Amino acid sequence: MSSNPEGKKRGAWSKEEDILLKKCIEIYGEGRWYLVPLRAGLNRCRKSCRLRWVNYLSPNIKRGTFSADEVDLLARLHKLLGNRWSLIAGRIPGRTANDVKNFWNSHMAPKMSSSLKTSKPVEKTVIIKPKPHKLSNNEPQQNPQRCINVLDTEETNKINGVTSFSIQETEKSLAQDNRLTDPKYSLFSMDFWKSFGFDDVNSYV
DNA sequence: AATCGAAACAACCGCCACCCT
DNA sequence: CAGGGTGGCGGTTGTTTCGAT
Repeated sequence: MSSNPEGKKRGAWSKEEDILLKKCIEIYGEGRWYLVPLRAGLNRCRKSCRLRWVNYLSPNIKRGTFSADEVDLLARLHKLLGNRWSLIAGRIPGRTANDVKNFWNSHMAPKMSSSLKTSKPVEKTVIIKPKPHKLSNNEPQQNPQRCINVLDTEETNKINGVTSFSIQETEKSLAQDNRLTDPKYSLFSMDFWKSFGFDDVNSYV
């Protein structure tokens, strides 16, 4: 076990530390990470606390191996978004950016590189590179949902075929977009992708 | 049973964007 | 407008687990 120059503990988390952190989040909620070590009585830095919660303790996290559907979705999203792990994770329920990144690097990247060596050259694909937005809010800490990445204007326009879109309009359109809530438009369904104009979904894999 | 290498997972680091003063 | 503080991201490294020999 080691500590950093500020004397903060590093390395693997103990069960006791997990319990303290969990209780702290239950009481105060997510956010204000700089206060969490103090509130929880943990000798950890804010980043370590946040990471532990986001990647391991959060109740929304799905553990275990990726299903075939998830792998399929990951492949498509990576094709579209590149190494934007947080964006990709935001569209695979229950998976974190770290999960997705680790899975990609240990399972899929090796396959991709080996297939590149054996297969004929493929045409260059255009990767949409959105910049993550933190939606402006006076109390972002109290409403973590609002901190979820959304597609930025440029990306949204590409997908929707719209020429001009403000952030507010983007936010509004997402709220009204039934593709994000209608069961018909499951992330795993062809309808979902076709609704964004990706007619030949399989070609993106 | 012991050893070693590969795979999988967890955690850290550095950077950047945003917000507030 | 500038600067400091904070949150979040992607890349990388460290550690643990697993399987083969």
